[in-house]
Amino acid sequence: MKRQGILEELRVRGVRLTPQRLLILNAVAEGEGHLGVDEVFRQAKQSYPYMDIATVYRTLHLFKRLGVVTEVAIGDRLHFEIRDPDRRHHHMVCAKCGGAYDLAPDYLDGFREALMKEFSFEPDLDNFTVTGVCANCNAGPSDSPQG
Amino acid sequence: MKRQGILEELRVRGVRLTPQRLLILNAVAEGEGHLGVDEVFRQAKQSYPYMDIATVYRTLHLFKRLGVVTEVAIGDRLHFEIRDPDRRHHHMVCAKCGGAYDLAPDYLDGFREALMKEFSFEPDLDNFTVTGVCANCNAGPSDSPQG
DNA sequence: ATTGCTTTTGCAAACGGTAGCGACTGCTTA
DNA sequence: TAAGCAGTCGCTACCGTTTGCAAAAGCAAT
Repeated sequence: MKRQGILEELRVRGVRLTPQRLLILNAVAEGEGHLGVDEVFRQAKQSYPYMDIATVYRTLHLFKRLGVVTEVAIGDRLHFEIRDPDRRHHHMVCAKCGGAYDLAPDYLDGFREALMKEFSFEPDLDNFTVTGVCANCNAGPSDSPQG
Repeated sequence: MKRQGILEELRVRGVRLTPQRLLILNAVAEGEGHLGVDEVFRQAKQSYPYMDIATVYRTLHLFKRLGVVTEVAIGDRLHFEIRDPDRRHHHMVCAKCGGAYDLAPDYLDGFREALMKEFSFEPDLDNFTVTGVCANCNAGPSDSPQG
């Protein structure tokens, strides 16, 4: 399934699949998009105590560059999720409660087309996140009352 | 004109207009949206050598919170510009050449309305920036050839 | 297997940004 | 004018992230 496909693709692209990288990929996959850098680090370190935080950063950046993972900014924290081209989506993040919601890509189709048509500007919306206030917090603000 | 209006409003809101804050506001205004934190710092320090970088950060955050300045992410750098409610706009930033272009707010009106109508999610698009590849770089990539 | 070359790693130092703290400033009240 | 108080400042220590570098690992050719 998914995991194998990714590994296969990395191999084809000539990316070395070191034990460290596999552990990090695994951690991100298990975390299902909810893990930050430090959590990925701790997770991977459990299996391999020599794991270094710098390696985690380097590897996550590598994976992002390769299109294997996606970075989602939630508040001031970065979360990582496996990128599945068949399940592309954007994210809505509530600035009050910190909740994150997936958003179907077609909500931005019009925007993308307008930019391309009018400015020949090709937007990169893959890692797109829109912040705001979610329905719950708008109704009855729980985090910062009297907002 | 503009500058005076801002000062007046800050005064009314009970915000102290210290020399440091005035220098920082000035630097941002003079920079016309092209200055990063360090440049604002250096600029302000010329007039007042005791200026501290922490004060610059604190003040810029304060101004942002008060709606006086806007933060624009260009690459991994944050730029600051005076926020003029009558001239609201978003930004397009080219990932290749780093160029930044203003974008009329109505390009996102449809998006905003869809989110509010369908999810009761009230997006904060004030500091919105979309990255991508501009017309020039798409035609003849100057920065990273053979992209 | 051995050699030579490239990539990756772990460590440590450096960097950018933030937070704590004591000193100072500018109000308010007397 | 003095005392009290809140807000702000500069300094320093700190935390998360990045970079430099030498050692290790992987790969290709012999």
